[in-house]
Amino acid sequence: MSPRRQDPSNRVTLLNAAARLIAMGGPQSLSARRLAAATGMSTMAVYTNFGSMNGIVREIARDGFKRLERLLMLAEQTDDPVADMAVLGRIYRYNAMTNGHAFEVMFGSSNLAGFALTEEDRQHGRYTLSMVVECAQRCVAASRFTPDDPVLIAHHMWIGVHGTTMLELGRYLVPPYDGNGFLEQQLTSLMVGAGDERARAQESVAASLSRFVSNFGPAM
Amino acid sequence: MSPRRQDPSNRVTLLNAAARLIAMGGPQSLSARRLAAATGMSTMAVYTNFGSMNGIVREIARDGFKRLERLLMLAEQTDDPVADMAVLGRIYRYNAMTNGHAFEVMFGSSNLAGFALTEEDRQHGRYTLSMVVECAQRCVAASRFTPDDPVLIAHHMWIGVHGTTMLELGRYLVPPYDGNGFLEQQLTSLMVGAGDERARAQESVAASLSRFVSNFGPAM
DNA sequence: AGGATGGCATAACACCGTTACCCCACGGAA
DNA sequence: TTCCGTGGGGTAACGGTGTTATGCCATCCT
Repeated sequence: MSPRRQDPSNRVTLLNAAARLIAMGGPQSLSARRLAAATGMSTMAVYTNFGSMNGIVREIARDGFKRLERLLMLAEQTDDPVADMAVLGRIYRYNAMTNGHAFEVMFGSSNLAGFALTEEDRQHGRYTLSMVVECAQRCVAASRFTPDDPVLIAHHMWIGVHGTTMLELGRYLVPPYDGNGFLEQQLTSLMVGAGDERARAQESVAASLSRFVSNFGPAM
Repeated sequence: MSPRRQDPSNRVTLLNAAARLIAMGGPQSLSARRLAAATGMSTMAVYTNFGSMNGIVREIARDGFKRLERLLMLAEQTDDPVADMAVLGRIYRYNAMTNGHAFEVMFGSSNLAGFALTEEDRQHGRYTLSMVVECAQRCVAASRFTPDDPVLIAHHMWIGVHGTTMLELGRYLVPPYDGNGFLEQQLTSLMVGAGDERARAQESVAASLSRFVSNFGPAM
């Protein structure tokens, strides 16, 4: 069944096809012509719906941020804010692993070749961080973290977890190191670096693992 | 003066032109034809000298790693290994800022569009980390860091500094946050996260700043 | 029922990386 | 000194890319 002309669902069809192409062969394999071939439309459909190839890529990135936000919102707020923070970190990695194609577009592309994010996209990325900021605030309020700008703390948390994730995705972690074990160490280091006592940090990180597993299933 | 045929310096000429192109308009603007136009040669020169466009890009990445290694080796080993570690972090960022084009090629491209690093290149990146591993070892030996696998500690350090640098390079740090201030906080957090006492960490990080400035001039 | 709108197909343009082919500037042999 | 073989690099083409001017026609409104 060939797509009908002037069908508003063409937009969704293109987006799905783009996601599938990226998932199959990496961002490299996303092209206007392949998109056209996969959907039975012409390359023009991309331009009327998204303005440019960059446009459809940015749309995928936006969807990726939305999905991440939705997942982060599933984290409950308990009376152990440090464990809450650790859960946020685990969700971040979970999203990257199960949504790899969007993740590559969101962060693999910022500077380089072809796809460029606008300042607005970057703002959106920062906005997603607000949940982490709020959690950092609670960690400080509970006297677990050293009093400091919550935004700054959130950035440190994000860098640590994002870096770990990118290292794993980029296959820089070779045996005997693996993403799972590395994340545990990283989370503890981050909490201690932010001011938590090491023993309590380890306890909270461990608690966050069982909380995460019960909500998202066993780790990857 | 047009380049002579069969001149071994053509290789260097191409490398320089490539670096200039990337520095001017980003990795995006590096193309075989522009390279040919800039050097007065034809696109074939790229293929006889480097095999492919990927080849010349990997050469630039290799040079980048070499340069980083050379800079890291300038860091002295004192009886304050934590300060030594902080100096390594500062040098890492210094290299990224003053050698941006190579840095983008080294890390901005791993997954995406066009330029791909081989497993060998990644190994080279890991090798560069050996200096950090050695320093981590000394930090543990001096009882400043919690006893742990030095390679693991080094990865944590690298992630923290690299993440900070990428955040800055990607213009994710908007006022009132800036790369300079952020790095100070990050370095302290990293040392504390690795096991150092906060007061001593702050002292060492502060000491590392003056050491760095006296060797590399005032910060950027 | 007829006219205006605008989404999409067609086909072209300029660019990209890559390669088959060929020339000819060079180094070594006679 | 002359000749030859080698191979680096120029020419031009191939198949790909993003993008766009043009025009058709399905849809919606009057």
